[in-house]
Amino acid sequence: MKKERLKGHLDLLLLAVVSTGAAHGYQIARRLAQASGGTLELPEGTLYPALHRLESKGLLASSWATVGGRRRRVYDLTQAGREALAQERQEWGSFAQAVESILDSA
Amino acid sequence: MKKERLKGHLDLLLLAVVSTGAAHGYQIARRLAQASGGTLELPEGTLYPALHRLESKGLLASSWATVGGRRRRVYDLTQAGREALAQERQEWGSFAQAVESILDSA
DNA sequence: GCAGCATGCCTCGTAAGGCGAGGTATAGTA
DNA sequence: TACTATACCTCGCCTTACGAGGCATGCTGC
Repeated sequence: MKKERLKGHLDLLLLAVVSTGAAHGYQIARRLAQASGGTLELPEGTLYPALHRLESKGLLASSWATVGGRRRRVYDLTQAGREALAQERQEWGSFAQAVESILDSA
Repeated sequence: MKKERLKGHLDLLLLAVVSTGAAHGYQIARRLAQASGGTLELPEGTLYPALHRLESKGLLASSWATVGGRRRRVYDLTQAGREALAQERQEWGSFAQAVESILDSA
């Protein structure tokens, strides 16, 4: 999979995954990999900065938890995050449709 | 439309459009806008560098033509370009499917 | 004639963002 | 003791889309 494919779509993906329930970083990565059948396996150098970005934009909120001696940062959607997700979903829809129509006409 | 959405998918789009027949830059942009129903209107600062990139990668070949006093650079797919297009198509397919399955599960 | 617009091409600099590499720490298992 | 999985982080590189700017031709309307 070409690397840059994700660019611009990562926020949508992360928001969507977290919308199924609060989760910490590792867990988000696993959900993503699992739900995509292994296609979307994102490296940590991608995941964590993206999560921080979303939090600083106010779309995610985090809190620390310690489970079995390991600390985790648990993320959840904010209201703004839910709205952003809806927006992103819509934009993905029209983008994907546009690409498909190019491919169909070719 | 968020800007970065295109990132990583532009090559696919350009290759696909040119695969319907040799075309010059402006024409490619118009075909793209038309076939996508106006969703994909790319600025020249995006288009021309991308075309040059594809040519330097050997996926497109260009030649100059003069029509009605205006010069045009006409692009066509190379064999490598056709192969790259097939590859890109496939990758788009699995990417789009992966995204859809995330969205479905959310 | 001249303004304005569509056609048609180009380049430069900027900014964003994904990722590889590297670092840290805990817990369980062989 | 060593390796693996869990779990987090940051730094710097690199690619790439795009805005702004520039140049030239031909047609239409005033």
